[in-house]
Amino acid sequence: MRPLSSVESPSAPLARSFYERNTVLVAKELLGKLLVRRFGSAVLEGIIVETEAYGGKDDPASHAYRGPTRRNRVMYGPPGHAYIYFIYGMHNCLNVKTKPTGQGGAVLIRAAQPITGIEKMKKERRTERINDLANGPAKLTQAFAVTRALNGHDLTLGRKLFIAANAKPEQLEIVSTRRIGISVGIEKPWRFFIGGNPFVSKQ
DNA sequence: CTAAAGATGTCCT
DNA sequence: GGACATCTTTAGA
Repeated sequence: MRPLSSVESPSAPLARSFYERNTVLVAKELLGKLLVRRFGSAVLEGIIVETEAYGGKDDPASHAYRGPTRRNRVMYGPPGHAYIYFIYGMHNCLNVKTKPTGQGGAVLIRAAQPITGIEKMKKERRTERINDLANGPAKLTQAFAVTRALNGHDLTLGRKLFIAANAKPEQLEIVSTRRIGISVGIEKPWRFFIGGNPFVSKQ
């Protein structure tokens, strides 16, 4: 019998050991998990419904492909940290670092189903359409107020940004396809989403 | 130093 | 289905 003090609360952050594994496996297992963002007095939560795995020197589509640089250094740092990059002159994208320190790997969080703080997300996104709040990597960071200021943030601390197990897990139908928006490494089926979920970017 | 592409979203036709 | 916004990073001269 475990003592009460060790029982995890519903919103306890996933441990570092969850992230320190095969990147494709982590990408699949992140589906159905709860993304939590706290800032000021606001709490924003959403269920992760779409991810993509990006490897290291084995994956030409990955920012980590050519080894560590200033931009991608988080992809070679410790697992369980947020890798947030700026793209197309205006968008931020949120990844979670996988694999042990020194090995490249991260999972791009592409879409989430809004659960908590929906009104706040509507303001951040400047739209009333719930299906349009976080059904894409840059929409998601905008809805959750995630910017490069959080690059390198430790996701295991349960503070400004973290991921938790779903309090009501369901049996999921996981669909895999080619990754979106890349020009190399397109043959790898490393995009994963929850089949039939209306908050996925593209079926 | 210069140039070109980029893990995208939005608006237009 | 296509143009375009907008700027950082990286590769190459």
